[in-house]
Amino acid sequence: MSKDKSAKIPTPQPVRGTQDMLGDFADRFAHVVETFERVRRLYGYKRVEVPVIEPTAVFARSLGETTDVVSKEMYSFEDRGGESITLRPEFTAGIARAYITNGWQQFAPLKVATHGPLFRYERPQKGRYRQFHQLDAEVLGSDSPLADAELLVFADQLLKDLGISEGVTLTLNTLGDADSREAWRAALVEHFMSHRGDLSEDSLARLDKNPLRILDSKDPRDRPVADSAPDIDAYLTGEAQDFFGAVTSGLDAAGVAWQRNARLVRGLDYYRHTAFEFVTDRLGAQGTVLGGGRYDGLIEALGGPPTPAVGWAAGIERLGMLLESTPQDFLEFVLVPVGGEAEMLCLELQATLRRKGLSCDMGFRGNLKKRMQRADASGAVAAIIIGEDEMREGEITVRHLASGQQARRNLAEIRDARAGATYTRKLLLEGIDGNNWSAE
RNA sequence: GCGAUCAUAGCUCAGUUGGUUAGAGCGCCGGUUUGUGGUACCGGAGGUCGCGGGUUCGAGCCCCGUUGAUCGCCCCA
Repeated sequence: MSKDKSAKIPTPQPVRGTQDMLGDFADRFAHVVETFERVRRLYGYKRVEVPVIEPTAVFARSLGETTDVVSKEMYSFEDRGGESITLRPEFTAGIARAYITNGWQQFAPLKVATHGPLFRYERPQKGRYRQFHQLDAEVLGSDSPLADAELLVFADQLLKDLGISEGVTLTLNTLGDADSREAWRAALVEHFMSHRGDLSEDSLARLDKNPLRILDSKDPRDRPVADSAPDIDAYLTGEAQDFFGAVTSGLDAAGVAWQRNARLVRGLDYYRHTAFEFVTDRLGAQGTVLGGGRYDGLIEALGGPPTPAVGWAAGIERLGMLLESTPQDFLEFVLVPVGGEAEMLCLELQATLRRKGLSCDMGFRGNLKKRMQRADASGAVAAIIIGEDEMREGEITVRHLASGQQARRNLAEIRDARAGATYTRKLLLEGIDGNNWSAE
């Protein structure tokens, strides 16, 4: 409020690609997380917490040193001891590291779930921030296709309970076991090499680095070559086919709809067998709302024992954008004191109601009119008005804001410690809110 | 890392070919109503037009630089 503008202190800018949330966006975010936490308990997935920072090697090894993902797109820095630290760009590698270093093999098969912030050093664009947030579920130490199936049923129920399964499709593919995958990869490279003259410059570069990625190139010049490339099916071993069949049978048994997408790939070598994405047509280019797969090679790549594992992750912000309506926090009651003495009484009553389990609030300042305005704007069910008249008679005035009806109540009855939340609510609202309380 | 677009009040935005004192809606504060919200009317506060330089008699508008944002490319674990 200083008038001396020359002395103005410059406000630091937020870090690029980070965001602050309040109101609608924050409510959506919280609703997604709460729903996830509820569903994850239904499936017996234990809550796990892992660090936000890890030695860079955790992610560098899991992602493969060759990719420029590691060199260019991780949020890495040196700490004061000179060690290279990375802000986690995903959950899976950190959980895999924790599995090894804590000896969680003893709990295998281990079903865990977590959520929190992740970081990638990328140029921000629509739906892609440097700090973003994901839900994550993993099953470690199980080579059963039933684990894949259960994980997918979990994901399916999450999306349904969030009310965003409309227009969302589960697309599924298998990358086979290590042998299948190698044979297919060799066939793909051969196919692309023989058509290299028709490929875009980008895809020619991919041919060396990551040939599988050519399959979902956006460049129209690549489409004919990519579309005519061989599917993995011809290269699947019998075991790989059986595994995939067991996953899809499990989905059918649980009543989860799915679609085969033979073009769905994972670039990294440790992925095996199942790869999946829940995709929507409602978000433009970024159509994936939840994705994952089986990564039987990862824990070994981190120096652990050969351990099969499967998991998925989903962007919280993206799920929040898809929510039909905004679930809002609202207060049941707003206390409105008239005069300084009433303020203390309201403070006491407010604490009493809250201890009973009724949500309520009270403004810090303003006259009656102002406080009523705020009460109305807050979306509260009713205002509780206490002034000199009420105090003299040991009563309070309850005004139902939607109907405008109000009534006097006996303060002692409301305060009575024997009355719980439900009964107290009835005492306050009966007769003025239009509900038939006697039916309770 | 590359490209395009943009930056005016707390928010969303107008601002003519460069020309007086930069506007609107919403929000905020106050009043009409000293114990009653939503509607209405009246009034008020709030801006170095992102920042720095240049051209000009004169710049919110034109030029250069810079910072930031948005959208796309690369990448997508």
